[in-house]
Amino acid sequence: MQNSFTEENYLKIIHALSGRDGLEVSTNALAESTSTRAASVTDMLRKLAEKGLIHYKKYQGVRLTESGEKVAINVIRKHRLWEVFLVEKLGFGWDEVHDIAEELEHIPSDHLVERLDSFLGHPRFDPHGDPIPDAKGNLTEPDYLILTDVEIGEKVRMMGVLDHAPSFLQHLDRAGITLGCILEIKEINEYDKSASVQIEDKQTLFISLEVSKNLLVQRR
Amino acid sequence: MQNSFTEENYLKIIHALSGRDGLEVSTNALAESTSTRAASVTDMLRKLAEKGLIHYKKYQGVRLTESGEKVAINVIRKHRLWEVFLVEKLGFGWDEVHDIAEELEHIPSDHLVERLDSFLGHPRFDPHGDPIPDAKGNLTEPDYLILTDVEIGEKVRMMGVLDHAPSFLQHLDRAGITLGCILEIKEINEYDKSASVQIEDKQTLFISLEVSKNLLVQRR
DNA sequence: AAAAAAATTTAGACCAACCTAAAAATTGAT
DNA sequence: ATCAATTTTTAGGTTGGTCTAAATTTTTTT
Ligand SMILES: [Mn+2]
Ligand SMILES: [Mn+2]
Ligand SMILES: [Mn+2]
Ligand SMILES: [Mn+2]
Repeated sequence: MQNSFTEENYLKIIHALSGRDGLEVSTNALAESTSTRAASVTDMLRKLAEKGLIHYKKYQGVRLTESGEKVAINVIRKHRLWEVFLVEKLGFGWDEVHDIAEELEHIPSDHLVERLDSFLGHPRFDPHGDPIPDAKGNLTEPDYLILTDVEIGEKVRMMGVLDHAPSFLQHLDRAGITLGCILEIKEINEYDKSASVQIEDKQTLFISLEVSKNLLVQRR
Repeated sequence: MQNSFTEENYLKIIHALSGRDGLEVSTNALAESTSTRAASVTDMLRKLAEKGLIHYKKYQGVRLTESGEKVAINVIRKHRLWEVFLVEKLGFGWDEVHDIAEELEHIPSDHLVERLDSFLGHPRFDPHGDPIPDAKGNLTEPDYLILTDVEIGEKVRMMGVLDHAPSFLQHLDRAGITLGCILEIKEINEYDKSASVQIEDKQTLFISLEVSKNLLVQRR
């Protein structure tokens, strides 16, 4: 029995919401993320439980089973590989690829995914810095810092984003903040908690707290 | 209002069945091609007519409108471009790509198609020799001959296939008949109407009538 | 021109994925 | 511990795309 487009999306979202410790996900949270109503989510949860893809007890929230986890991670693998393709091969900006990948991730051919992966040179990360699961379904989240946790004077490398919204990514483009670039925190401005950040040893600019909260970085 | 996956498939199939002169297509023919029942086809035709995509009068068969033709040709463009991608970039065989392209053809981004087209170098033909419509929707079917219409002694170039079934394409692979290769009809065998054909000035082999009927070629 | 055969449409139903409104269970506050 | 607020589920309905069976129209044969 094949999983539908919609089922795959639910599984992917349950995976995202349950975080790295596989916490229980609530019906309302799913309704929010899927842009549907709680009643519709309940219907779908019954079906996914029926198929053995989630652990579900009424009123108790939901977790992925082994097999649900496998499906979810495979969808994530496809999503991120296609994003790499769109950026690296077709020249899209990192702010343009999410919605297209949201469709491509449901194309159902293992053969296709493996060939795409090798065509792309087995990339480890997608254009937003998110790790790409391997063919066996291993997904290791690197533990990056959030820019707000970095001390004044430290130099860090920009490794990823928490917010994937086009408007956020475009804002980073305008600021010259790209994946891999070096950032140095010069000071934290008392007034609005913004950070003065020097980018690639060149210009220094104000980064709002809102932005800092969404930047993943690594000490070096 | 967007067209669904299913609607696009109907339009594409109506296009294919109505041929180059835009003949009327019957309900039963569509049921056959869509692997559904005539009753289901009738339902869908009412909907497509509602949306202005087809000309449909009860019991009278169906033709595409201008706007239906545009949609159909765009789906065909996407199908064939993705097939080129799968063969040229991912290394699939020409016998493996149809089903995957059948899914990819419904990914709805004009931006994506145009970038894919230029990534592929604006190919004119797909891996089966079928012409790829341009971005404006112009589709010109080259007028090839069928191998059965070629006289003994003539040399022709192999330009395409009528049957796209994997088993047929694999049979051609085993025979060494590839797109662009030169074929010379040595004789027609009385017994089974098979043709003795010399391939690329090398080995000569028997080509059954069944196969000959499905090979498109060009005089040279 | 009638009857028979074939093609097509209508009627009535099903399933997936959604909805609203109402009922039930859980959580949290006093 | 009770009551109120919140969350979740159930009940009943809609839409898209499909089905079977029956009715209707068209085509073919006699
Ligand atoms: Mn994405
Ligand atoms: Mn991404
Ligand atoms: Mn298709
Ligand atoms: Mn093709």
